[in-house]
Amino acid sequence: MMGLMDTQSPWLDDDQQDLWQALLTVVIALPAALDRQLQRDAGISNFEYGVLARLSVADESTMRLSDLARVCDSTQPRLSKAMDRFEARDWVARRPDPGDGRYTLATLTDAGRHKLVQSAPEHVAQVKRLVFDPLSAAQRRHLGVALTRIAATVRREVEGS
Amino acid sequence: MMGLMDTQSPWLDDDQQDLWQALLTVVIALPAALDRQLQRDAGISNFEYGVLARLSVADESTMRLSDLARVCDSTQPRLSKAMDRFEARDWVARRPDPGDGRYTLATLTDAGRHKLVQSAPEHVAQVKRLVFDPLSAAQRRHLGVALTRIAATVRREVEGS
DNA sequence: TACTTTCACTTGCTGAGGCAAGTCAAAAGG
DNA sequence: CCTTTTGACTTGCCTCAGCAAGTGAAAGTA
Repeated sequence: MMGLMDTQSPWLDDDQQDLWQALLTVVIALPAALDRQLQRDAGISNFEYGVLARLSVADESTMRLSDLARVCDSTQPRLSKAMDRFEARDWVARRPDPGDGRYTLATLTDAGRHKLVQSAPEHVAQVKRLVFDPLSAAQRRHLGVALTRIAATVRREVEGS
Repeated sequence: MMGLMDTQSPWLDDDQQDLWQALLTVVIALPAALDRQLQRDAGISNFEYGVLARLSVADESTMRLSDLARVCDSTQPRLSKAMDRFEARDWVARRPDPGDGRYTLATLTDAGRHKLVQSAPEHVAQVKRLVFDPLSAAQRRHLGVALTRIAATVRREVEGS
């Protein structure tokens, strides 16, 4: 199996295999590790933390649900149900967009911001331990470049198909 | 917020934020994109594909469940239930390890190997499109190095804690 | 104005995964 | 030997996510 033809052969060559295995481990085990830490220390998932964090940096702590879903790489039902959970705990308030009744605006409440701030330190520390600490500055740069390209490709796949 | 202290500050600096956002998109949206393709074309998940693929390259197409779980970054219950599904479709056979009755051996059947071979081309093409095509050879190398380090750290976290 | 289309969001149903508890086999200790 | 401990695997309960179908608001069209 000489990996001469690159995008045509239906298999990966050895170098590609190694990269692919490492990427699989990262996409499977890293979210699991983050979920365990956040669930244990804060009772929320990594996904839920990301939603709260993204809302917290939005103008007025408010976003349309559809925009929030896109930047959080979420489907609409998934976000809708997360919002149900958030509203039940008074971390987020939903209301129709006054300018266009089809949209719904989500706003982070003070309690929601408090929850985020309280959960952040241990979570950020975990991210640093697992992702940043093992890498040199140059490796972080390279990783950022490569992941940004892959992320853009995946996003294009999700949207335009 | 000058990001001078690295592992101590409870926040990420701007460069770290960019890398972290790209990594989040990859770990969330990439598995989702792979799952969609495999579910649509083969009726299995990315995780299930990985299990079958790993078994297929094992000696005698056979592994202990605990070893298989480790290399697939799976918990034991998760793998156990995947095996229930595989056995129901006759893709895998389980039997007690003759040498030590505590272990269970899983063997890929001919039907299971057939399923894998049949699913591989489109899946591998998807992986190449989303992960390899957007990168130059040098970028792939750098990505492999960084991901391998992160993967090792995450694995250590899972096992030894 | 009425009808259709489009779009944002929600709901119902089903399947998968996590955790904690249970089962069973082998080893360890008395 | 018998008991206790360890370790591998499975089971039950619950939550969460995906999909497809449903609702309701705005825009386009006759």
